[in-house]
Amino acid sequence: MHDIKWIRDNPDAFDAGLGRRGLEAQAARLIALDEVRRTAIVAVEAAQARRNAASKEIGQAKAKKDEEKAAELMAEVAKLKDDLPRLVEAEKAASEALDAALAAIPNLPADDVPDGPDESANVERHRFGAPPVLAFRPRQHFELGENLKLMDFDAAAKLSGARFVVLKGQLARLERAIAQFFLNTHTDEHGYTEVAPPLLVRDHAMFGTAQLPKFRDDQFQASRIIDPEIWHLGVKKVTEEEGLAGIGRALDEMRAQLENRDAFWLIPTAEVPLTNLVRESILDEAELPRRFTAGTYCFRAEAGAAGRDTRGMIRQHQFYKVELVSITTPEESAAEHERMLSCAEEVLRRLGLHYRVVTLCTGDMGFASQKTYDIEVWLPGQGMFREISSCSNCGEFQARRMQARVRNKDGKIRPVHTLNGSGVAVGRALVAVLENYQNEDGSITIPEVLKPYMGGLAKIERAA
RNA sequence: GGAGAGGUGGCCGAGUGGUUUAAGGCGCACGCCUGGAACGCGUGUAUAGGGGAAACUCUAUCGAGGGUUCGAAUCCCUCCCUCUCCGCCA
Repeated sequence: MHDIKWIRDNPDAFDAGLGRRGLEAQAARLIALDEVRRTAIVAVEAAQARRNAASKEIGQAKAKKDEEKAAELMAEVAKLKDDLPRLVEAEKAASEALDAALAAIPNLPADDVPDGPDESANVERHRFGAPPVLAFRPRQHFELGENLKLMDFDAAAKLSGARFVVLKGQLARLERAIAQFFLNTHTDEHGYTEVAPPLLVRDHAMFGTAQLPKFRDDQFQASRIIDPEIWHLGVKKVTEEEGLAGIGRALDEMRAQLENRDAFWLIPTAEVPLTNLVRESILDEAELPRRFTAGTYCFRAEAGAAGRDTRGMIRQHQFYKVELVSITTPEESAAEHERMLSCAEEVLRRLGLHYRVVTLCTGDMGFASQKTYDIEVWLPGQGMFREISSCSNCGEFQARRMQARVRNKDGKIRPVHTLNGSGVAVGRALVAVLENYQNEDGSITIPEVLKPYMGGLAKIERAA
């Protein structure tokens, strides 16, 4: 969410930033909406101020037993009250129009983000390691997993349809081992506080991190079934009001109850609960940075992505991910971003995986981000690099949506900066381990760092 | 799910329609006092938005949203949350 005051003062810079994302200029339109809003506020507040003053005078007149003056003032206020609802309505509509417009505009790219239309313009920053030397044709992870009889897409389809998987035996354990290894490293060595958050969240949390309103279609929703009591209440209302006029309102109320009380969203990433931990709060500067990590399942509908990566575990409706979130001051966020990237890289280094880091160009960045690094891991079976982590600095963009602020020593209050990154995606890390540590006979060598988590197991072999 | 009690500033807590411009206390900041401290005294101490060059000022916010009223922390309605007991459940 952008600061309309900043846009008012820097319309050209704002439009230039949108232009780098390939979007049209918006400043003039937003400023016009803001003018309408402020004019409406002035009208409402003038009426309210007069009403308050007159009401106070009425109280004083009554105390002095001056009934004549009181009646006079009451007549004046009564006239004001005719106008007030209309003025309030206009102000509300104007504010909502501005907020809705602002909520749909993405963050501006940082100055040092490369310009470009899509992922082809991303810039490689550095690489680690080298592809494993395999003296045979490397297989893809699903060939390996299915051959081991420990990865079952058909069974998952019977339960849940496409884009789910059932892992069994040592492969199920391997996923757990990878997650444990990541979480232990980030908590014990990188200073992150482990959090076990809710996986179901309300609208406002999804709005805070900017999955809503724009990416509604990518999310799964969890609702209770329609409560018969609500229908009963609705019917009762209509009956009591004895007319069709009641039906519309009753339906509205029922819909409001269903949407507000029963709708949860399944988190698409732990970024949502972790970042929202600081929502609606004013933190002391000395408390920052705050660093959170969580291992959670993530749920994505990804309606628009049908057809890509239909085979295997790369793109699933449900996957496990270890997430990193940092809350910092504006001054520290750029350095924190580098630190977060290196924390995510570290776990891949220890797994001995070959990867590269790319800086996303303006056209490939997410909605809330002002700068993003992707880590892409080498998959021998696919013969290409695939995203396994994405580390973003969101600046104050999410903080404004959540009202998350920091108070410095002088008492000045500003939005915090929020950062999030995968540290890293566990499902894809499992894929990477399978493809990089495969042997010609289809078995999988367990990387050294994971052995303690696998009960000392050295190799996963086909189940008997 | 049932029954009951609650939700007021950073914290505690008073407040049943108009001198409440949210009392009082604690905490915190600054000043006075002191050799230095404690005590004591004094002053200040929310957030968001609007207007203004500024000083300053106005509006909103007492869990949320509606309603009644000239005027609501206070009365009415709906919802959310917390606590206690019971039931159910992992």
